[in-house]
Parts: sequence; C-alpha cells; structure tokens
Amino acid sequence: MGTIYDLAKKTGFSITTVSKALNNYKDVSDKTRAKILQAAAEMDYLPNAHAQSLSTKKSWAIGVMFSEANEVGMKHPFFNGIIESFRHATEEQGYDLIFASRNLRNRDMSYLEHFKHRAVDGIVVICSDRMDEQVQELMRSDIPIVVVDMDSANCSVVYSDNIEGARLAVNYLYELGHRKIAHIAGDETIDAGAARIKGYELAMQELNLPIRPGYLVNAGFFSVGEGKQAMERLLELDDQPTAVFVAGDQMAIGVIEAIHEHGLHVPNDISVIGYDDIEMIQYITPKLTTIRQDTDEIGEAAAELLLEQMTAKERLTERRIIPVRLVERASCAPVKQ
Amino acid sequence: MGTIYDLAKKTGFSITTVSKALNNYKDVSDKTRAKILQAAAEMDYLPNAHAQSLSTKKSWAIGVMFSEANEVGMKHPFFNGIIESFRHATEEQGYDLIFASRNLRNRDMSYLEHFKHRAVDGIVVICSDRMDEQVQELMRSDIPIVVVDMDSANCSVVYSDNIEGARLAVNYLYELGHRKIAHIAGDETIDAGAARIKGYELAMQELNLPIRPGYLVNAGFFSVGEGKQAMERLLELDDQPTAVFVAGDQMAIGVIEAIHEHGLHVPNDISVIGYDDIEMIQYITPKLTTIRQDTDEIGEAAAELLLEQMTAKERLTERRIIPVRLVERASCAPVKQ
DNA sequence: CAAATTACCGAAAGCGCTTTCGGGAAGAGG
DNA sequence: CCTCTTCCCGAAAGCGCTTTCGGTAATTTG
Repeated sequence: MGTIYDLAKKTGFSITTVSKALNNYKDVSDKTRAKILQAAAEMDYLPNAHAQSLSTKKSWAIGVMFSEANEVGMKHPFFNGIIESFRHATEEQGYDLIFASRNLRNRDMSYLEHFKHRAVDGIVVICSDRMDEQVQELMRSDIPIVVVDMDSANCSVVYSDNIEGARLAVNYLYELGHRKIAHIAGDETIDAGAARIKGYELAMQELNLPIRPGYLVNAGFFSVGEGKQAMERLLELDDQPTAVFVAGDQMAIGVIEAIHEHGLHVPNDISVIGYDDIEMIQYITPKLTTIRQDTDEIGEAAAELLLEQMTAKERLTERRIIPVRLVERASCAPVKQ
Repeated sequence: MGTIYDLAKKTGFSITTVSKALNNYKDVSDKTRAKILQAAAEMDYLPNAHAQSLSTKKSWAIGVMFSEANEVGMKHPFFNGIIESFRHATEEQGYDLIFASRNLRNRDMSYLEHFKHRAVDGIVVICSDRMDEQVQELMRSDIPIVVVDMDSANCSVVYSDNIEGARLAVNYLYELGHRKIAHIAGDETIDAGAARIKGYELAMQELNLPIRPGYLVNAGFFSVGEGKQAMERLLELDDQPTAVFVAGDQMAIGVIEAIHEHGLHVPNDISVIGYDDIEMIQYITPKLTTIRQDTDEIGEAAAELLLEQMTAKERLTERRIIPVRLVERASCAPVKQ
C-alpha cells in the first residue's frame, strides 16, 4: 500500500505536493498531478483514514445508537428499515456508520464517551425511550445529532405523524360503521405510544364517540405477547368493542391470536387495524390492515437533518414529521348489524 | 476534553508518563498514576482513537460487509440475527463495527480498499453469493476475515449444517408417511442452496425414494414470490407431491400462499417444511414447521473465529459447521391414505 | 561504604497526513 | 530591460498518541 512518503520518493516530489495533488489543490500543475496520480494507482496507494482524521478533525463516520430497551438491537423490524435507508443516504455522501460498543479495553464507557473517543462527525439515535439516560446525555452534548421516533426541543428529530395516523385509523373504522372502537396502546413513556393515544382520543372526540370504560388499554412495549394479553382484557369486557386500533403491528399479531383463540373471527366479529406496516403482516391471516410508516422516508429525512448539521458544523434543531397512510388489507370489515 | 498534553501540564509530568499511567505501564509509581488518573477524570479526558490507531496500528474496528445481492441489506431477517449476535460477542472484547460505504469523497472504491483505508482489524462478510467479486477480493486479501453462510478453503467460514438439515426435513416427512416429497430449492450458485439440494438428494437416496420428474425445482434467491411461483409449477404436475421441503422460510410463505390459492389445505393436502426459522413464521397460518438455524450460535462462532485471527495477527482457515434442528409446528401432517 | 540493582521518569522519534507560508521561476505589463 | 503577477512547489509545524532508550535517584547487596 505505502504512504505519501513512498509516493513522494517514487515521484521525486515532496510529500506536500503529493498530498496536494491527491486532494485536488489548484496550486499543482496538471502534469505533476498526473504523474502522482499515476504512481498512486500503480502502487495501490490508499490514504490512511486515521492519519487524515487526526489531521483534519473530520472522521467521515456517523455513530449509531440503537435503543436496547428490548434487547432486539438490529433485529427490530421497524428500526432496521430506517437504519438501512439512513445508511444508503449517508453512504452517498461518503460517510460510514459505526456501531459502537460500550466497552473500551474493558473499561465501561457511555455511548457519548465512546463517540467522542471515536471522534464521529455526527450521531443518529433510534430510540423510543425518552428516559434513557444514555440518550439524554447524547442530546445534551454538542455533537451534531438526529433522533428518530422521539420528540425533543433540543435537537433535530424525525418521526411519523402519529396523531394523524391514529386519526386515520379511527376514522376508517368509523366509516365501516364501527362505534365501539377500542385502543390497545403503547406505553405513555414512549412518544409514539403517547401520541397515538392522543390521536385516538382526539379522533373519538371529533366523532362524538365516548371512550367506554376499559377501552383504552396499555399494552406496554409493543411486543406480540403484550398485545395478546391486552386483547384478552378487552375480551373479558361485558361490552366488547367491535373494532380495535392497535398501536403496533407486532402487538396486532398477538391481538389477532387472542381473538382467534377466543373462537371469534377477524374481521367478521372484530376488526383490527395495526400500526407500522412491517413486512411480515402481509403474510399472516388475515392480512393486516395498518397505518404505514414510511421507513425509507424517515431514514432519508434523518440523514438529511444530520448531514445539514455536519456541514454547517453546528447543532440545529429541526423537527420533521413524516406523513403516514392507511394500507387497506383484510383485517377490517363493516360492523355487523 | 483535552489531550495528554493538557494532562501533562495539569499534573506536571511528561506526556510520556501520562501515557504510561493511562496504559498501565509498570514503570510509573502508584502515587503518580493515581494523580494522573484523578486529573484525567476531572477533565473528562478521553484518548483520541485516531491518534491511538495511527500510532499502534490497531483500530479496534471490524468491517462488516453485507451481501447486497437482493438489496435488503440489514433488513434481511436471517442475516441481521447473525450480525446482532456477532456484535454482542465482539463488543465484549471492545471492538466496534463499521459498515463501510463504497464511496470515498465521491470516488468509488471497493470494500477491500475501504477497509484498508479505515485500517480495520478484521472483516466479517455475510453473503451467500460466492461469485461476488467484492467478496472474492476480500478473501484474497491478507486481512483477518470470517465469512458466514458460504464455504471456502481460503478463509475461516461458518455456516449451518445444510446437508444434515435437509436430511432432517426429508426424514421427518418420510416418517409422516410421505413418499412423494418435492424440493423447492435455492439457486445452486448459492452454497446454502446447493448444499440443501445435495442433502435432499442424499436423503431421498438413503430412503430409496425416487426423485420424480419436476420434483426438484429451482426457486432462485429465497424470496416469497419465487417460492410461490415454484409451488405453482409443482401444482401443475399430474403427479403432485404430498409434501414439499422448501429451502427457505420466506419461500415457504409463498409456497403456502400458492397452495391455499389453489384451494388446497396445508397440511391436510400438502405438508410443507421450511428452513431458517425466522421469527415471522410463528405467526402465519399454519405455523411453519422448519429447520432452525441458530443465528446466535453462528454469530458467536464467527466472532470467535475472527477474534482468534486478530489476536494471532495472522490468517487462519477454520471451518465451523453449526448444527441445526427441526422445529415442529403445524405445517406438516401424516400423509392422507 | 562502594558497587550493583531497581524504580521511576522524560526526551525524542515516529505513526501518516494536512495546511500555512514563503520563495523561486516564469510570464505579463510598461 | 525592469517590475509586478501568477504559477508551482517544498519546509516545517502540527494533529494526539505510543514506545524505545537512556538517565537519575533510590535501594539493595556484599
């Protein structure tokens, strides 16, 4: 591979000139530039990123932090769609992604510390838990940052229009004739959960529908199992809902499971609508009608907001809310007379 | 944050001594070490990773390359399970993962070049396409490397016991009374596809079952749609199989869809068994019986093989084959009389 | 008590690159 | 022909850290 010293020796120029030629400085003649590039190609020269970063204070790396709350990490079907799209967008600008550990030579360190150690140019955090101390610390720092799926006044954020999504869901059920509409909700400590609850309440109010006792049930953190449990609570009610709006697709899978185990049919007995539009719900029975979050667009928006800060070299606080849309499949039907 | 120069000034020692104290050299007294560590803590000192790497030639970073063949990247439900477990294992040893782009200041470069540029300590590639020129190049290099889901004599590899897996599947169907067993296969250019075909043929031979005309159908690259198409071909046969072993879960989903659309029932009319055990198949109808690949163990084994090389600082070529097991669910039934 | 260890510390070189600044040569202008 | 630009190029400092090697002071040994 070699260094610029080797290149300098080989071509007879100084390392200064070599470096300039490589970096397209204008004060080197076309002829010498050509010679140097030629020599570089011949010896497969590649600049050392660490030396460059040390000297320029720019690492061309973006640190990514996943919420580890549920220990799924990159397996999360919604988050990994976002990160994939984010990666594509930043890759085009020449950035690499680094997934940091919290372990430095067996010494524990926070994500912020690790990112500072690595001197990343920016940080993306994909996390729903606003109480996470690690995330708080990142947000307080002065490194360019964008956080996804969570709101904050102190840094750039991007998330879906959860209130509108909830409204879409409720209105859709209403138009199918449903009046007894329940909501299986995500925990209120999670922004997405709270916003969808709010949207549900708003929509119900706008439609002059009462939220009957027990119709708003907290199902925690979006897992299949929690969804199932929540639905079982609804099925115990004397006054059962005819439709349920579920705050997440994974939960909705559990919800459908519970309904089926109860001997009821989806959607003939109970309609269910989910949220997210993760891939697998196209393959369950019935195919789930849901509110689609556009992971591609979320990832791109996040990249955009972060790149903006990195080139401006200052923190900005922009909020980007991505529209959602309803995807009609087969889990909702007109209410039975 | 500050540098070791600041620390030196603050404590009155030389930067040499500061560095030694920080790195637990034994030729610095306990007293001065304590002072220096104390000062370091006070000023939130963190070593600069780039400077360290430049000086030590160790970056504590592992480059990861995903097969981009199907453009799913980190969304791939099987691969991302592996990478997640790999990450956990390497994190414990203090390594960070870097997902490289192929773009360096708008200059195209290969993954190998990029990894050299970043001076990673090792590389993990998760890829099934043995023809990928990028992967070939990585394997030819002298950087420690481990490749997952593919065989090679030139570097450390880890993959599932595909032959045994296929055999398990076929034998299981046989024990249920099936004799007309078809195989919907992955493409032979993919190691996993080829091995499962081989296992299928072997098992059929061991059981003295003929592979009837049209019973071995190539379904390409493991997608739902390709699986569906392949099954439609099987359904056109005069002599339809009573059971089909499908080389991947995603394909199996398509297979079931095709069977259902044909008015037949799984498993009463046709049994289907998949491969992988990705999460979503627990939620489809019927729940898919499958051969489970242990992504956790694969990721750990890959980490182990790579760490071994990185500490030995030389390339090794070890092959690790991870056992599989059959997970019985509801998509297979005894053959109809 | 002199000599030989041992314990502790620092000067300096080096890792590979960028960037400022100055200087010489060539060309332009009068 | 002389001065002023413009064009190219290189010396040197600096980025933050590691590591070798040598030196002094303190300690041990005989």
